[in-house]
Amino acid sequence: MAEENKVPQHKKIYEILRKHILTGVYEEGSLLPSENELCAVHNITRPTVRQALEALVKDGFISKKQGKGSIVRKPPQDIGILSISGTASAIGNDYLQTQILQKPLIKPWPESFPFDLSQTERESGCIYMERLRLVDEQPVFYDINHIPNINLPRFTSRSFENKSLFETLRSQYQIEIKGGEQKLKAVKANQRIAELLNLPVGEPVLNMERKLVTNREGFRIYSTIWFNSAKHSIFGTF
Amino acid sequence: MAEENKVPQHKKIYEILRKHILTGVYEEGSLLPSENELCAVHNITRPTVRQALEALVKDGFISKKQGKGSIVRKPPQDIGILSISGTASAIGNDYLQTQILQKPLIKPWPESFPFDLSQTERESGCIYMERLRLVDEQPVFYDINHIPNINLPRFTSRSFENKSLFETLRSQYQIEIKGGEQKLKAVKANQRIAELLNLPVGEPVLNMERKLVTNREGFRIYSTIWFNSAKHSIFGTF
DNA sequence: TTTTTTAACTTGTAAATACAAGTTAAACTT
DNA sequence: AAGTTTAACTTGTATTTACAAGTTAAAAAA
Repeated sequence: MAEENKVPQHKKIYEILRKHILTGVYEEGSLLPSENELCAVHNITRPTVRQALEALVKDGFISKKQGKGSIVRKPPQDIGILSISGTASAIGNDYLQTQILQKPLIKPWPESFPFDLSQTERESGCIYMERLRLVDEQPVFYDINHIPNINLPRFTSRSFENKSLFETLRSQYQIEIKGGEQKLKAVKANQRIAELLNLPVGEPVLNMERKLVTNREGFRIYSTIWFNSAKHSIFGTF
Repeated sequence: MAEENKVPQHKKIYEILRKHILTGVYEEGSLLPSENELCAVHNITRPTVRQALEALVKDGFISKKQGKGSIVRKPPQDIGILSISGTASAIGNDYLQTQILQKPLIKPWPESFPFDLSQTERESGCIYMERLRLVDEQPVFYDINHIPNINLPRFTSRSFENKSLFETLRSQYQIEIKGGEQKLKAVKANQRIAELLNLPVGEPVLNMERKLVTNREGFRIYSTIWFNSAKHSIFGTF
């Protein structure tokens, strides 16, 4: 009778189906097993299955149609929560390179931080990192991240070269992005940004400030992004 | 016994609560009636109430907390699906002005339209309109809209000066935005855009291409937006 | 053979019920 | 008076059951 009953059933099913979609067990455009089949296979009831499927719809993994079934959608090519759509060549994760400009580093929060922090956040300090992302050897965007240093063992010694920051937080620390807010601007590249993104000074670049809310109470991630939109666009579905 | 039973119960409750939040019946930060109270008032069961509340959470009107209740959030200051956060003065709908540059006009779809259209869409032609939005008398963004001319009686004779396009579609035609995709770029303002947005030619502007999916099958809205981000930002929650 | 009808699927809506788990304030103890 | 416990809330999870509504393919009729 003793099962590891911390995780709700609908969450388990969600994770299983999500994994199967991402690993290609279910192909794009094909149908998921019907709700009743999923009930039988996992020995749960339909409302519970439906709860899992609703979450998959919300996260863009499937779409549903009455009388038809649950259709698998193309898993979004997310980089962080950001997607890139390219004009040069198809962008898969294979084509995306990451340069760590500043390895994860524990330090106090900046004096003039544009968001209000909780006391725990402020006391724990933050983990700081800078990365440059390249497509086809060409720099596309540069990001600065501030993450609260709360209960993240061995975080600073991890490598983020290939694995996404968010995928690491998800798989290693069970931290998921629940939502957030962002502010977008088009600005002229200054000296530093221009050098990093291999652009002339004064060229337009996309600037994005975002605050991401996670499933951990009071654990928020703050990012600043400069994006070279000469050859690529920021792509988003919602 | 004969009720107008086209609309599901959970949808009705959603609409009632949404309206009450938007009109200020429930203030920001306050608690909604508990799920059981809502059950009693509307004579429905808790799963149905919860379905309505989940939709409100998804759309950002409330957040829920176990043991506590449903907390009313600040209704997002949406302009279309876009929000603006200002640096000059607070932006309420009072401060936002709209100039119609091109009144809604029925015409064929452009030859080189960057999206694939369904046959019904192509045959019906599209409704075209251009608007300029101003905050504090200063132009902030310019948008071009393509809407399929399918079952929208009297649409071209409506005024969109004060009422939002999306609010009109929602209240007059029961068309709701279900999602969409968008592409963002930072580009240099050309002659026309510079004039419209009252900027020097070559200044960075935000360019956005979006395709919006609605609750009507095959009914999609296409918009192009140029945004002057000198004094304002595009703000988004997700 | 072609068309129509039917039956067997699918998801959508809704009820009634039960218990778990988090929150809060009142009641009780010390 | 101050701290602790309890009870009465709240939302979260889950089962069971039933029918409505959309889709599809097989069966029946023309």
